[in-house]
This record gives sequence, C-alpha cells and structure tokens, in this order.
Amino acid sequence: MNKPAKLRSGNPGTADGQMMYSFVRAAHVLESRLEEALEQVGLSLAKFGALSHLVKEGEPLSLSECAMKMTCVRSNITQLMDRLEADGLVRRAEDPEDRRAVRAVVTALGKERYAAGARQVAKVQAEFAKTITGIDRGSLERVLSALG
Amino acid sequence: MNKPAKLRSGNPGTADGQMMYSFVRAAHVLESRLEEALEQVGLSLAKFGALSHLVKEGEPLSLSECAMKMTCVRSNITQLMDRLEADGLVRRAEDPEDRRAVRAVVTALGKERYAAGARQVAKVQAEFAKTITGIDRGSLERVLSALG
DNA sequence: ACTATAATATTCATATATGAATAAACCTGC
DNA sequence: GCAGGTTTATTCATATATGAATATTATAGT
Repeated sequence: MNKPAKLRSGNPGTADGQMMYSFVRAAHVLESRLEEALEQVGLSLAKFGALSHLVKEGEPLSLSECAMKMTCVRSNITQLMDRLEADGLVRRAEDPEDRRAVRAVVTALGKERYAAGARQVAKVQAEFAKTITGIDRGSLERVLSALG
Repeated sequence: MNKPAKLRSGNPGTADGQMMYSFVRAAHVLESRLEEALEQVGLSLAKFGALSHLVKEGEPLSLSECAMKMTCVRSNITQLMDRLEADGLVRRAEDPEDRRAVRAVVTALGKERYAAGARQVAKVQAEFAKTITGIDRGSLERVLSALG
C-alpha cells in the first residue's frame, strides 16, 4: 500500500517528514563521529566543548558563564566540572570578587588535551566539508540559522 | 584580532567548521521542539519513537527488535520499556516461541497516545517544511543520506 | 545427549542532560 | 543596616544513552 512517488514529494506528511528525521539522524551520526574521534584522546564532546570555551576565553570563567556559553543548565556544568576536575583538566578556583562564584581554570594538561581534541575535530570537519560539497552554502546557512 | 571575512569563507578551519557546529546545533533545536510538542501530550521523543515503531509494525516486537529498529543498545530499551509500562502505554508479554524473548505490546492507551503524539509531530514537521523552503531538496537529501 | 557457543533480557556503573529544592552570598530600597 | 529578592553553585530525582557483566534459554557440532 505504498503511495506513488507523485504523492510523496512536496507532501508535508511524508517526504518532508522523512527529511526532518533524516536531518536529526544525520546530526546524530555526525556527533557520534565527533565522540569517536575525541575518545581517541580521552575526551568526550561535552568535555571538549567546555575546554574549548575556556581556552578560547583565555581566562577563567564562572560556572554560570560556562552554562550560558554552552546553553545548558548550571547543574549540568557542576557535574561536567566534577568530571573534568577528576581528569585533571580543570581546577575550581575561588572568585575574589564574588564569594558565591566558582571559576573554572584550565590546567596545563587541560590545554594539551584541548589541542589534541581540536586536531581530532579538525579531521571530522574536513570529512564534513567534503560531504556538503555540492550543496549551496548560502541556502544551507540560511536554513541552519533559521532553525536555531 | 578577527580574521577578515575573506579568509573565513571556503576555509576548512573556519567557515566549514562553523557550518558543522551550526548543523548539530540546528538538529538539537529541532529535537527540543519535538520534545516540547510531545510533552504536551505526555510523551518524550524516545517514548514516541518506540511507540511509533510498535504501532507501525502492527504486532508485538521483541525488545531486541526494538533496539535494532531504534539503533540503540538493548539495555536502553529495557529501561525505556520500564517507563512505558509504568505509563501504561506498553505491556511486556512472553514469547511462546522463544522463552528468552520479551515482546512489547502496545496498549489501547498507548495507541491513543501515539496518535496524539503523531499530531504534535506533524505540526513540527510543517514548521520544518516551511524552514527548508528555498533549499534544493535533491542536494539536501544527498547530503543527509551521505552523512548517515 | 552433551558441550560449546550464541542470543535473550536484565542489572550495574557511568556519562550526559534537565529541573526542583537548597544554602550561601550579593544587592536594593527603605 | 536590614528585609526581601536575586544570583551563585550544589544536591537530588529523573530521563536518556552506553557498555560490561550476568543469568537464562536456544542452537550447533560432536
């Protein structure tokens, strides 16, 4: 009982629906590749993301600032920092300006690990760049920015 | 110390990298919309996905079959079924053919809930369809299928 | 028939995420 | 200066996901 192809293109109930699912699935695959690549250097995507923001900022960020930059709730950062601290990649430091705040300081090991992670991510990016060859960049950018 | 725009387009280290991150972020936003829409009818995306496969199959699936259809590990399904069973949407049944197997049976409530979820998902799909207006379907499909 | 191997679901430990509840420190309006 | 509200991080409960270890059942090969 399959619908003929004619009914399937441009029909919001079928073709576009498939497209939406494909989109989400493709993103999951991409994330898996990133996770796998980062695993080679002892990082997860979450850990790399946190290190990335901290390294790029160049100076310690409060955990609230981390949460904002990573668009997640603060309790998530609390746990992530626990794990990063256990790995010796980050250190919690008091904020002399605000005694409520805790600032995350990247350790030397954290910086090395971040650099190694960045090299791994670059490989996946290169693959991704090859994959999207042949799609119009402008349209894709517009769609992606329209989505979020 | 920003690089001029010229250096940023077509440069694998910047523009394409941004694109990859945008892609993943956009998918997350889309998923959040789906979660939010499904929450209105008491479902999560994971629960809806499981119900979806079961309803479409038309007959009970073993938990291993569910895991394969949802491309996840079996222990995940064990837990998901626990929650679906607690919600009264699914029931575990013995498999007379294979005493190791457990089959997931959708309850009447489960079918209703699935239908309500499908209506919610359809709304998000319609939005998504609008968003991707103006991008070439063929290229997008090729890219998405190349990714996974 | 018996033994070795495979497949089944579950449990456990862990990682990631959310959101509610809490405690401590900060800030404002009076 | 203090009461009341806000912001800080943490803890707890929960949902989702993985992978290792386990127990039960099936199936092959002998």
